[in-house]
Amino acid sequence: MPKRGYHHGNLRQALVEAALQLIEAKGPTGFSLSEAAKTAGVTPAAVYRHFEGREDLIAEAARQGYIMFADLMQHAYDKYQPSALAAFEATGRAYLAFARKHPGHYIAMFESGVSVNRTPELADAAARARQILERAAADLSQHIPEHKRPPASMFSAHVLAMSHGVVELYARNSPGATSPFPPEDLLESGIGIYLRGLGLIEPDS
Amino acid sequence: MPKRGYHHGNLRQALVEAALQLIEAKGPTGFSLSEAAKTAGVTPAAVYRHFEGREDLIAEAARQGYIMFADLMQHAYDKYQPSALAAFEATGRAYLAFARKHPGHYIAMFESGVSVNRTPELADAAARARQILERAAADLSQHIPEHKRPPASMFSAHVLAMSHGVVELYARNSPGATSPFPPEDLLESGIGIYLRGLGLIEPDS
DNA sequence: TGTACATCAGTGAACGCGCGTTCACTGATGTAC
DNA sequence: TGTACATCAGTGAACGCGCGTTCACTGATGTAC
Repeated sequence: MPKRGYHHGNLRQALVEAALQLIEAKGPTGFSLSEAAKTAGVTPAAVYRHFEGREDLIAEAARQGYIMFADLMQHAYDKYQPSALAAFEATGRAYLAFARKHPGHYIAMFESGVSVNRTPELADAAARARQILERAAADLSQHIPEHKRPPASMFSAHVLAMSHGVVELYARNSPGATSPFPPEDLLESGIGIYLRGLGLIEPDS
Repeated sequence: MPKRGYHHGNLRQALVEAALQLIEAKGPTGFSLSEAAKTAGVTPAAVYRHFEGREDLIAEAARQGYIMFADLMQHAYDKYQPSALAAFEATGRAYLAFARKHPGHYIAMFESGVSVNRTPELADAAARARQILERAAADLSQHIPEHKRPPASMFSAHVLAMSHGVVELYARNSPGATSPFPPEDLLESGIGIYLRGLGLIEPDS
């Protein structure tokens, strides 16, 4: 497959990567279709051969992000089987790890303002990611003292919320808030305390 | 004080309110200085009599938001004294309540991309809000089984993170994620489980 | 009470800019014969 | 193997737009006398 010339060869993916790079460098607001085209070494008009427009390009970047994210969580989940607890904790940690490793994708997914329902492909990818976390939560649910266990989707949402909050407030410098603790420690301890509250960890100390 | 005429009378505040209204309606990206001026019934150039520019205007909106936010938390804190537990829970709930009641301010504060350190006044207002939550956490800290209590700033951060995460993922429709539960319930139960993990609530069931 | 004048909030025209998007085109690629 | 041709990815010029920002100005306000 030719790399360069009049025909680019793989422009679609090159545009996605240019977009990710720009989003990471300048925030979701700073990203423009024209600049992405320039970065990919191509005229702005060429973008329209591959995408419907600016939003569609961001949506594709987000979609690829969700796929990577889901893979990462799936991998973490598999790795720590058969311990439902360890697997659940690992999928939570994967959230922060993903935000750190792939900030461009993360921003496209969660901060760009593009709705997860913009395209069916994007919605599917996002749903798959969510399902993995929910499965881990369902596994764990079995181990909760029988009577009065909360629905699995509920504490999956709790952990997701805390993970997201830690990332937004302390791992990304967006609001300029100084982190009192390393985000990884903060999330680890927060989830630990939460799981203790569920009766899943012994009050060890 | 005259309301209308060649001289506006209270343009500065009118611009802040126009900005808030636009930010709420169109997102942080959709807001423009020119449109805020138009909304306030004034030429774009007039804005420069009162603000250094677009960012400065958003910063002032955010500052007013932090002041209201701090007042709201302070009020909640005072109301539930002397119960450290109730006061702490109330300040946490205040976060979600604020996001609901004042979405424009909330966006200016947390989603606009304006750094909290942009102006000293903004930094002060944000610091005051943070301190109130941290004081509530410190009060509560006294009640934690003596040996091995985590630092107060740590579980203040945990609660803040979960509150923020719930708001971002489930209370605002930004990512288009459908909420499995009413955000208020989700936050309430999440914080409840967390506090149980700290040994502050009896395993009642 | 009336007049002259300083202040300064808001005007309106103008600027250069990058944006997203369109269009008729061009020329590289790959296939049919 | 060589030639004709269809395909279609990318060009480049052009568009209208709203943006943030500047500038010399105008006219309402409020104060000094």
